Amino acid sequence: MPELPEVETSRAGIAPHLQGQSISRLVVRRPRLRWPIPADLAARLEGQRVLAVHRRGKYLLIEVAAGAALLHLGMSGSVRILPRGTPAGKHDHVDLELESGQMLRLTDPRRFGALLWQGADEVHPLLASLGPEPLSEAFDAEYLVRCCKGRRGTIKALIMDSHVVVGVGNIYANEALYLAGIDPRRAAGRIAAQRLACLTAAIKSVLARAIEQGGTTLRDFVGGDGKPGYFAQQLNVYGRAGAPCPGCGTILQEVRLAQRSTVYCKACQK
DNA sequence: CTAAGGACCTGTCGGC
DNA sequence: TGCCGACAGGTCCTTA
Repeated sequence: MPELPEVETSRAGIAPHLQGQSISRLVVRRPRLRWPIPADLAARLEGQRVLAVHRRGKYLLIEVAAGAALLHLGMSGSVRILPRGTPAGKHDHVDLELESGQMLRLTDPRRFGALLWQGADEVHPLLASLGPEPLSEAFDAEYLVRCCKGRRGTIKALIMDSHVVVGVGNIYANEALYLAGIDPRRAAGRIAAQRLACLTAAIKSVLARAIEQGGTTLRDFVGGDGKPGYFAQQLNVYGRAGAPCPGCGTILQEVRLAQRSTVYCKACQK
């Protein structure tokens, strides 16, 4: 479910409910996610006050004085604020209970998500090698050009690589390449710098707009406050194979790149 | 080092 | 109606 806009929407939804609250209890119902939830996580969090809820890439960081709980939503994860004591369903893994009487509940049917611990003076290995935030100044045309230099793999795979830039998943990679007029199958190292500058701008613009709209509603996605996102209405290519290109009317093509569904307009994207 | 493919899970949908 | 395979928002790890 979640790409960067969905994770940011979740962060904004849950942060006001968590910030400043003391954690009264961590209930781990099903510890098996992508990696097991650390057995000592409850002891680290209970009694601590939440200082802030930050986001790095697609990770949420629930920060307390001693460190942070790292939360990744994987493909199917979601978080919700609920009254404490709400009956748990089959895929509800964890409840973070707060003194307010509310709790943060993590649900993740496919279990590709993760809940880990990072001490205050360390950077978790999973975060250590991440690329820049796409909406930051560090991610600019010059940087992307440098990343593409000599790369023979496809441009789509490159922008989806979290070591290059974080937060660009399959939906927004398709959309950004459409906006920039670049064929997703092109070798990254064979695209002119000026066109990569367009792509940089397209990535920023599509992500920023999606965040404004509260993310993209796909199947069961809801943000932290339970409101669905509205970006789906603005998708140009993702999920539209066989339909006409919004720009020129040519039928949109679908191919598989790196095992991911890839939709593009053969007339508009070169 | 790069690039490609498999792996991890469950739910849903379309086709027969 | 029922079963079976294909596919889904991610990304780490292994292999070549």
